[in-house]
Amino acid sequence: MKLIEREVVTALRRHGYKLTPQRRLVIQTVVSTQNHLTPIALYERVHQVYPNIGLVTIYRTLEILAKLKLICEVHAGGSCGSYLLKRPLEHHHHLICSECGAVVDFTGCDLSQLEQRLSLETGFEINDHLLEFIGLCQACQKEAT
Amino acid sequence: MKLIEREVVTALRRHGYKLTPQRRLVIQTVVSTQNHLTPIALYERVHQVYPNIGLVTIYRTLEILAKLKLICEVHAGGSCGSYLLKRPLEHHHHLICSECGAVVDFTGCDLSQLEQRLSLETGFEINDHLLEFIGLCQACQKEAT
DNA sequence: CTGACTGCAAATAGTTTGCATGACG
DNA sequence: CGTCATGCAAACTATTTGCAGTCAG
Repeated sequence: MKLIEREVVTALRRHGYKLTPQRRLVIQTVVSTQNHLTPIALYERVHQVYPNIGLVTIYRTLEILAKLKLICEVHAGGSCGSYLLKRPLEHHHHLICSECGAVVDFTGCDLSQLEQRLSLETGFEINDHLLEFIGLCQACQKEAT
Repeated sequence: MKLIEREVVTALRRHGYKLTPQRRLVIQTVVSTQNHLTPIALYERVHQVYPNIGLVTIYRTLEILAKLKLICEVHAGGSCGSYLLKRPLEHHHHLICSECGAVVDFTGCDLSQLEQRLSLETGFEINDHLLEFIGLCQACQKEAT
């Protein structure tokens, strides 16, 4: 079992959620996927391994994982809606390939200066932000030629 | 008629779209609203003035305005989906109040350095980005006390 | 054992499409 | 006047809810 998978499982247990085969499978799939998934896409994948699973269970599992901040949403590049993604547990942002949907996480952006300027200018008390870059990954650049 | 409204109307005509009373009303409403609106919320407002209008017309008008880049989407703070907003025509970003939905546009963020770093590190060809801040506006801060 | 979880079915919400009528330019 | 736009109804898609049976702890 991957390290991240174990972390997720532990977090679930710690919060008193039961670890069912269905949840285990959803977690495995999310953890082992590089790009973001819609609930439906996730359902289709899991369904191949465990045909009995209901789409509802996917939604409910995602809801829990989101509440525990173990996954996060993707918005940019038209992929809005409820696309989801595993997460390296610190605060981070996404770089998304508009062609294949691959997602690269990055940290180390420093928005605090901008945040402070905006705060001063507008009087807002800023709590959070959303930053995503959209482009073409190396593989898709090559294919485009 | 507001300056922005005139600009929008002109852009519509320039692209060969007809200016119907319904479209005029949608535009007026979008232009005169400070915060972002769902298609449904927009429908309800317009409907009060012009009860005959169909929700479909709202969707189709928004589609056109979006294609002409006269409006843009809001994502952050759970307001995702298709919330929309008038736009000061240059490239800009949003600062959104999570309480009342007010939106402040800002420009002058410089992400090019970060963009370049990411480009080098990942090999991505970066085309666009999405940046939004979420917080409390001054009015809502006072109310919270 | 027992409360939480699942899966089905049905309800709800949001958005899109087809088509006859009507109106802008 | 012709063509594009409107509005209704219906089709679709995405998501949520209610409920009885089942299972992890």
